[in-house]
Amino acid sequence: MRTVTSSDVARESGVSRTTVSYVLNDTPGVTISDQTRARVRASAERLGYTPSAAARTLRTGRSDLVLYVLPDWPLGPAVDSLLDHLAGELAERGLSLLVHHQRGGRPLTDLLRVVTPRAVVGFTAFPPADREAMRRAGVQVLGTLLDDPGAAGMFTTSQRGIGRLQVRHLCEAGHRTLGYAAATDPRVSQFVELRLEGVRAACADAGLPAPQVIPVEQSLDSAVQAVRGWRKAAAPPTAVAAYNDDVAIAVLAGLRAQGLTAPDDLAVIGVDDGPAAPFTVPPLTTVSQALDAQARHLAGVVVKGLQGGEAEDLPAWVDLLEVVVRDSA
Amino acid sequence: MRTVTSSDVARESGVSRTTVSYVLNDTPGVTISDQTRARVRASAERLGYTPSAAARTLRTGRSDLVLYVLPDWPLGPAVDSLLDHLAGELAERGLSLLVHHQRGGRPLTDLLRVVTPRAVVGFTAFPPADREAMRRAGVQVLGTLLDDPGAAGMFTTSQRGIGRLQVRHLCEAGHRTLGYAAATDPRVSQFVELRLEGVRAACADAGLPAPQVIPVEQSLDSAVQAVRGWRKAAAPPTAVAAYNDDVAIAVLAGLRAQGLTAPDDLAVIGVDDGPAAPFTVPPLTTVSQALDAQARHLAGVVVKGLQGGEAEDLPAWVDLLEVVVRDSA
DNA sequence: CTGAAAGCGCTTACAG
DNA sequence: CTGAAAGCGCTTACAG
Repeated sequence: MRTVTSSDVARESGVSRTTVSYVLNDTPGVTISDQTRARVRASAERLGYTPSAAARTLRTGRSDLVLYVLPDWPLGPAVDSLLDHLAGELAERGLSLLVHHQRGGRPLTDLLRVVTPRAVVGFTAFPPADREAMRRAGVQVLGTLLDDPGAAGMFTTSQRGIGRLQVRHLCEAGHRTLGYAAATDPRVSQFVELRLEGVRAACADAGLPAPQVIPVEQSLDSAVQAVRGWRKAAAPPTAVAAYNDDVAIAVLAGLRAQGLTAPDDLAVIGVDDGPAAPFTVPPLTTVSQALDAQARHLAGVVVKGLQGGEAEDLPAWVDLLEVVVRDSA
Repeated sequence: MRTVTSSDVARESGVSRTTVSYVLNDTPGVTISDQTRARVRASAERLGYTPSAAARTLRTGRSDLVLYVLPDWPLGPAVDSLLDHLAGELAERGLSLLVHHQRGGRPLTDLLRVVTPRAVVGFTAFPPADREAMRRAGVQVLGTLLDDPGAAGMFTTSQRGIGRLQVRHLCEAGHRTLGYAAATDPRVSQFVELRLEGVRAACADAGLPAPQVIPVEQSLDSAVQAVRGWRKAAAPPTAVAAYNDDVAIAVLAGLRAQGLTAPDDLAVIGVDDGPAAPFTVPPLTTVSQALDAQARHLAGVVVKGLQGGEAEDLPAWVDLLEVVVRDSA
């Protein structure tokens, strides 16, 4: 089955391919009778004509595709809304968003053999080799959601800020000795490190001892062990900051299993404010990332970047982190 | 900054573009001295040459891109692993996977203006107009994860089967009057309907009265109302099947808030076996979808479809649903 | 064994 | 107001 091309439409409607192109693209500055326009549109419709993306991209030298590169670890529902928002914002500007789930460390250049995006937006920082390859292929490299001091003018949110905020809340509640419940999934280790750095820095700033870090797996056993670990420490922490809600929920279960309760025996604070947070026992205090607002901001940054804006023109980043206070801490 | 083309590489290495193409694509059946090959590769490397995806696609008439179209509602972490797996499987065959989050109901044809995929895989069924447009653009339409009786030979998992399985488990535990806790998010209504259909059908088959459906939002208030609703019904259900774990978790909280407990006052069964399920109070009985295995299967179907396999050749679908029994039902 | 040439389907100066 | 022609960068018969 041969694909329908603009020549077919031209023949059908008795005009040249030039005219077909003008009509279908609403090219400004050309005067074509309404009658002709209607005829062309009707033919295109009847034949089911879809212009070739490859030919258009090759000819114009630019595509209307923006690629969002996601890491290969689990991201949680918040990222979906970020994507939705970004896609909507880009669509208004005639751009389409496609997402690449980075997998197995295959270099990004493999992807460039398959698509020619106008720009690539990163959730995490790109390796220098990839960045250079994209630049050379004429692709704009647009940003990252991770702390990335090396990437000037890029979009960054503060993983460290999340850790700091957890400590601040715990301090304000009177805690002076803290523990940290780390996640064990190797795919998120980068984030664990960054958040933990924030926790350590905030402890140091506040004159508290360094947090006692215990990794906890998603099992009751592991959580019970972790709770025991903290309680039999030389200076047992009175509160624990968890990598995220999932880890916090496990710790909560570990406490209950030993007849202990939060926050009296051990306060617990999570990160994400996910769907289960209001319903844990006790309800979970957690850091909300306000990803909706972040998404709006990211969209702005991307759009501005696409218009050739420089680092200085980019809207300043507002940190939208917020502690949702419930009962666990 | 001009983009590097194969002409540049040819000039650098003193050969024709033909030879560059042969070398860089490892075209079989041509004999080129190792020395020449090395020279071409070195030039390409030095210049940072990335072949134009657009030109290659235009010329060969086929691309190595597979598009996975996801709906715009929240999908949960299981889908990530499905995507990862599919991407890996496709990569082994030289194909790249890109994901499109369907947004705001914009027609898929808009996407075809931007990319030329070899095939499009759907998570849900495509509207007939889109399907036809893709077919005409020469794109293979490859499947859907949703019950879709109209789509012969497509990949489908059984949303209805999930509902049936919940009922079977509840029946085996001795329950004879059931309730259903529906989700309210309009984006998942399609799934709610399908799962509920399965619940209804299974109830009818078992000679049980129709389930009493109450929508529950992700708030304690709504959950409390729902629990009251079931308890003051003419024939109060002794067990509730929930749309998913999130809804089940809310119902559990609604019970606790009234001093009731599962399963004695009301048994509760979820769907997903998400990270919080083992840690709820009481631990949640839920249906696991074994998405890893499903992903492997989907990958097989897609690959077979790409090779031109017909419906009959496709591997038979094995339902991998399974009840993870904990305490709540 | 290697190169000149055609052509994929489009857009866009340019000529009429 | 509309059309003929060039050319985007590649691959691949075909000729030498």
